[in-house]
Amino acid sequence: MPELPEVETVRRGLAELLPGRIVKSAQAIDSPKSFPNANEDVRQFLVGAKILEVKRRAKVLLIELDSKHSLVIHLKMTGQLVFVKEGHTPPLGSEVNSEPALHPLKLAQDARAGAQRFGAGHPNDSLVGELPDKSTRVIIEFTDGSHLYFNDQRKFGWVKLMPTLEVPNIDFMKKVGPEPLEADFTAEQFAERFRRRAKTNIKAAFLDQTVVAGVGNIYADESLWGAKIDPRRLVGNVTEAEFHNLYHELRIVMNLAIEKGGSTDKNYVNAEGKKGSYMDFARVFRREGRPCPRCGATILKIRHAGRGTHFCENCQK
DNA sequence: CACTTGACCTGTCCGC
DNA sequence: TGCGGACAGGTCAAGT
Repeated sequence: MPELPEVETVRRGLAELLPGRIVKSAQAIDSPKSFPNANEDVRQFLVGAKILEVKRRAKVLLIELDSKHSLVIHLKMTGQLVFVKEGHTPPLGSEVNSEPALHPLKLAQDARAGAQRFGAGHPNDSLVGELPDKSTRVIIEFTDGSHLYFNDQRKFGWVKLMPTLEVPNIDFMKKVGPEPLEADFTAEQFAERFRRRAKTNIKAAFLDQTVVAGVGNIYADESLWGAKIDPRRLVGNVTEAEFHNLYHELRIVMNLAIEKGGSTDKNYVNAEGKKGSYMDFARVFRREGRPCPRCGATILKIRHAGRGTHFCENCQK
């Protein structure tokens, strides 16, 4: 998925676009798993509710509503949240406006009739065509005619509506580790949290969300390269000084990625449907066969901890 | 409890 | 050009 920097990029985009908008309708398309409680709760607590705030915890997005409920969203591997602002607002009370206007085909017609993607830039910046498309799982329509689309090719991601007060009680929220970019999160705490995973390798522990929140395959490989640590090392053999290096590299890499709008391989886009550019700056991820930018040795890709793992065997010890 | 593996899905790419 | 298998940025539920 989108890892922490990608989810944070989406959050920042949505935080500029959503607060104050009022939900007119919400629809799950052909995939109950993507929006499991799209039922009575939606009519009661989503339709008519105003968006207050867009937050993030780990890789989870939280859209708070004034109905004491929140939309909790996980993009997993291929999820996208794309906001589309209509080019026009239909007159209130008109026959067209009183239609449910929920059918995907109807929305596609509306789009062709004059809707305009908000903030669309150069065509190459966009991975998303006209919406909805075949990967669209949820459509939220606002009273001003704008739409929020949840697209997810692989259907691993989800949107859940729940009382805001219950969000911290989700199992994931109770178990997930600290935010690595928080100012009060120290290198000492970072090292300490790894210690209980002493018998596994550092890459697997790094990907464990209960150790530190938000690290995924890209930024694990990138920061292990930065800290010159071989991803196959056992946690128990990693020194305190090496953990401190890894802590700093993780924060540098994630801050750079946020600045660049995240990494786009195939599916990830920001709230306006545009790609991120961190992959242009990647040192090892998806760069197997090319020279290590530090020592010139060939970057390897192996299967490790169940994931594709990229590293330089020469300078990561 | 700590650790590993497979499952969840669809799409794409690569070798035969 | 077709077909099978591996693989894709993330988590869970099982298994040992």
